[in-house]
Amino acid sequence: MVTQAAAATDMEGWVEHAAEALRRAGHRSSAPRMAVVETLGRHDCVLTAREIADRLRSEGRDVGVATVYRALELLEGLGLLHRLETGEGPTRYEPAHPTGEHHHHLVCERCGRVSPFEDQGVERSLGKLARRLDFRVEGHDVVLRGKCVACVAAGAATRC
Amino acid sequence: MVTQAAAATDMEGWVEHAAEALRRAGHRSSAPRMAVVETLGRHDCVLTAREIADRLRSEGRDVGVATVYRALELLEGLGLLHRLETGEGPTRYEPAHPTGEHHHHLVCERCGRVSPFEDQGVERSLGKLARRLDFRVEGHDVVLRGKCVACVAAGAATRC
DNA sequence: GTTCCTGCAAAATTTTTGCATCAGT
DNA sequence: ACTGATGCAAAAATTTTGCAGGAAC
Repeated sequence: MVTQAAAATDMEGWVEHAAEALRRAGHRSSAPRMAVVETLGRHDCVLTAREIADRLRSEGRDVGVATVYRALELLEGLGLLHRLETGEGPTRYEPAHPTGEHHHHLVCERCGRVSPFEDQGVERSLGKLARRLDFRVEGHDVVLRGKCVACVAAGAATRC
Repeated sequence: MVTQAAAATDMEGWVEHAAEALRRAGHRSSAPRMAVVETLGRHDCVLTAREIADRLRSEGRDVGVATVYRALELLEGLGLLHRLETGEGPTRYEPAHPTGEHHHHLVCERCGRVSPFEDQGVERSLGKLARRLDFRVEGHDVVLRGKCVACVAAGAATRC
């Protein structure tokens, strides 16, 4: 079954989970760091480092770009974030839920929009595959490239 | 020379295929451009733009970095290349075979090594999924992240 | 009071672009 | 010849790093 992005996976919960994981790993819950965590938690979709910094600035909570990058690096190292490279633009990040629940992405090659999808069939196939490989699989990313409906409709004439 | 059938699957064949596709699309087979194509064709595995430029320089065939990037962009646009972003380091490229045959990648998060794999089960699942999505799927990438056997062994010894 | 973290700015990387010149068709 | 492609070098875009000062524990 194809579900439209498990939107309601409690993001509030993820923020708390992240704070707890940071604490347990001996890291401080500083204001700038938590600002990054909260920004990620408020948007279940992918965000770039710049987007996070910009959103924080527009909220009046200025956080240096370097701090954003350092926070992202730390969070990813703790398995709290998933990193997504679309081949267009900078790296994007999104919360990784402790349940292991996750989604993958559709990337429109025309307008660059990224949208999530889930599919149990693909997950099952990847699970079976992982057991057969001579490699310790710890995660996977699936990116479907193509054109979103809006861009298909727009055709090659206009931009999305 | 290889036969037509074999040409579709080998790298020699891919170089010819690429040259033909360029010509048919109205592009010139200039020496620098073909040098990039040949370098990609000689290495079935992924290469970065810098690696291509470096290999060419060490062969005495100097090609400017800009030309390498422009060639890669053109080839990717013609569907002759697959682009791979591992999350570590620059974008990598590899030949896309006209048969549609393709593989995916295992990326070791410890040593950064990238190795290919194929799996029909995953391909089938993705095919079925593509038919159900409200999106025109034109391609897909699957990346399995984890640790290669060498790094698992090293990690066991040194507490990775 | 330590020690880790932040912000700034500079540097390192990767990729793109402008433009005069050159080469493929 | 015509037109696209190249090379250089400068710029843009993204990410990393050094270091002095500041905040969390």
